Amino acid sequence: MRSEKGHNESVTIKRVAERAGVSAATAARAMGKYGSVSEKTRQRVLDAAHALSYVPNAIAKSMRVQRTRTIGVIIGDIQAPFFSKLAFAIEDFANRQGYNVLVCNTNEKPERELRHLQSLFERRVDGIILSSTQRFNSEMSQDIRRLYESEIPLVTVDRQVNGLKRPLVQCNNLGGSYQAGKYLLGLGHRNIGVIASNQFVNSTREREAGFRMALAEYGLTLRPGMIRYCEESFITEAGRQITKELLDDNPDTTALYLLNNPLYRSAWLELKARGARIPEDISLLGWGDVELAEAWDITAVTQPIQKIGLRAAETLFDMIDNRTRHEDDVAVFDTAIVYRSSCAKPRTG
Amino acid sequence: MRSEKGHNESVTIKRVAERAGVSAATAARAMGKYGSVSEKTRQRVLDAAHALSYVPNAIAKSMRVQRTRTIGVIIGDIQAPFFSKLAFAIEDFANRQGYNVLVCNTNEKPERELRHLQSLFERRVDGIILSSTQRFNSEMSQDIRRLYESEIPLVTVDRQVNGLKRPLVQCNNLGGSYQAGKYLLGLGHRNIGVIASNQFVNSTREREAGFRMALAEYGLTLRPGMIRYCEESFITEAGRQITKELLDDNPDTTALYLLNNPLYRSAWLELKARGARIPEDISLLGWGDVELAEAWDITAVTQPIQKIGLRAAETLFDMIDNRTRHEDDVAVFDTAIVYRSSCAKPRTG
DNA sequence: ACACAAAATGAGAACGTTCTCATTCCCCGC
DNA sequence: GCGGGGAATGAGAACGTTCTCATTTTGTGT
Repeated sequence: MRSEKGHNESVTIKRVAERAGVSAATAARAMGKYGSVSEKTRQRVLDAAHALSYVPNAIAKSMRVQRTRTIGVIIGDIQAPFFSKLAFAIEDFANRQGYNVLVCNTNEKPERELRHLQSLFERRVDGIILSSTQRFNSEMSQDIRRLYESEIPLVTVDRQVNGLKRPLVQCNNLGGSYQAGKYLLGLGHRNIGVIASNQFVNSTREREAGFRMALAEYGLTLRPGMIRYCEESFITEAGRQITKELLDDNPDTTALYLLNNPLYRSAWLELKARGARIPEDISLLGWGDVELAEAWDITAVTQPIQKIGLRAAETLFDMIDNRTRHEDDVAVFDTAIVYRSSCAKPRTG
Repeated sequence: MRSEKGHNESVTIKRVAERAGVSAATAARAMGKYGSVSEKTRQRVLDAAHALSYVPNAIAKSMRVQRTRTIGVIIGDIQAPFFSKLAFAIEDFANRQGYNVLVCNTNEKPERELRHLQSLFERRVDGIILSSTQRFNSEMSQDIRRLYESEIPLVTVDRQVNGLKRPLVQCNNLGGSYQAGKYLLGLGHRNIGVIASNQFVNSTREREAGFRMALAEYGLTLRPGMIRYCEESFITEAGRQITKELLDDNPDTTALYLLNNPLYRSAWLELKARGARIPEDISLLGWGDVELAEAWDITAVTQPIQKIGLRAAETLFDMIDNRTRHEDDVAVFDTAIVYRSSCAKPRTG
């Protein structure tokens, strides 16, 4: 009773049809969900397909129906917890819709983003979710602008692309940072050092602005020298060096506010190295509730990543399925502060 | 000097050819890297393509050349540090070869693995890297066996699929675990509790076996009750409960050995909750050098994930490019112990 | 000026589907 | 028995490439 092997060398719908004694058209109808076929022939076709181990060719199908059931996700680095959670949420949703996901890491390099974008266009993906690496103020190249503004459904996430009329899903960087600032100020801190990596992306800019708003409410401004940017963001040592410089130059600093989550390790190591106790000697507050923050019991601003990913996917699929545009949609999700033990009143009342 | 818009509604190579005043065949030659065209016409074609914003259709190309320049990666959960690092390494390598990667999360569910596999086959990916969820002893379904054993290049990674003649890349679970066991035994521990999640995958089995080997060398065996399995692996609480039970039932336990990295948090929380000091009251050693291990200064067995991913990708592309089989290739990478402060001699000499 | 090889080009098939349109089949009512 | 109508089926085009094969053009040596 063994099914004949029918060497898998390309078993097409035509072969299935042949075996079932019908035309290719009928075979297609039997397996697809359109047109009408008699129950008898449907069964014959299905049997033939099974006997031949028929695997429909999605490429040919895409060719014909002009639809790939594939989306692309362009992110900085899948290893970063933020992006891996985001990608997971998106992939999960897409799967439910019968879609597959091409994951593209840019490593924060604009030229890689361009290459990936180009590639996704060539592959005719049905939609793209993009966390752009474009710098907030630099002129976009003609090439990339052309791709961004093409007809293909595209949702930007986490980082806004200046002047681009496409939906955006992000968290409330401004408000969240304002809230964080108020919290530290409310505890009595007046000399708060700020450290940022990834200086040029919009989200970082917004967080800085939010913090300045909080300061302004207390009649303060962010003294130059009290905010430092670390370009080589992913290298722990660079961030640590920046932290060291800030603290050395400003010995009166009573709190440290980290604008990006790769900085936890940098700051922690430097503080430990100089024997600073947290929060007795210095308070520490970071952006992003990653594992390290929990492990070290650091108070952190947390973002609802799952929701962000879900919303981005929902929006994208609405654009795909219903040909909607959502041109100026901006979905902003609130952040929250996870209070832990790393923040207290400053040493000198 | 603006280029005419040429509404993007499907600008094909035929349109480009038309504009350049040549046939489609010539246009294809001009842009491809085969055949010969005069420099003059090549330039005309390239100009036309640029003016029309021509984006080659990779679907049509795949259809014709029977090759998609896409690979699929099937993993448990991209959110897990191990898998996200693995996926990154693979994607990076694939990119260099001009390939894109479809990332598929199974959430450790065999039925999802099957669905994804089916989907990848339909999409005619050129190859698959698979971290299987198949249980080591369960009978594989006919469906999945058929897919596993199809002609398409497939490399298994991290977890062996029993009886499958396909290349495997993994780390030395047996040796690494043996080494870890010897280390704890060498320190003087004789009552070592072992906790595992993911009981049914091969890698866990091997680690357990390695540890038993080490015990055997000291003339000991693993007392039942001193090893506990946690099925609901990804829930911190479940792992913690298991830990609690083990310690409650065996108060003489002087060291805890964690076979899978999701368990760090579980064990840590439980130990802290019962006021146990590490390593004074109890030593702790875990598998997988994840961030948490570093943050908590826990001694850990570390695996060269990048290398594993790279090797898997290299093998796969060799199979793709050179039609090699590598049927019984097994690449085993050595693990190492990262010594930290969590292990010491047992309380009672 | 002629022959001949090499270079350049074009026509058209093929890849595996889906789906329109036309045709055939079947059943039913009168 | 016949007409009509809906269900079932088949033929064939189209999707956008690449690449083979045949043909035309170009160039070169005598």
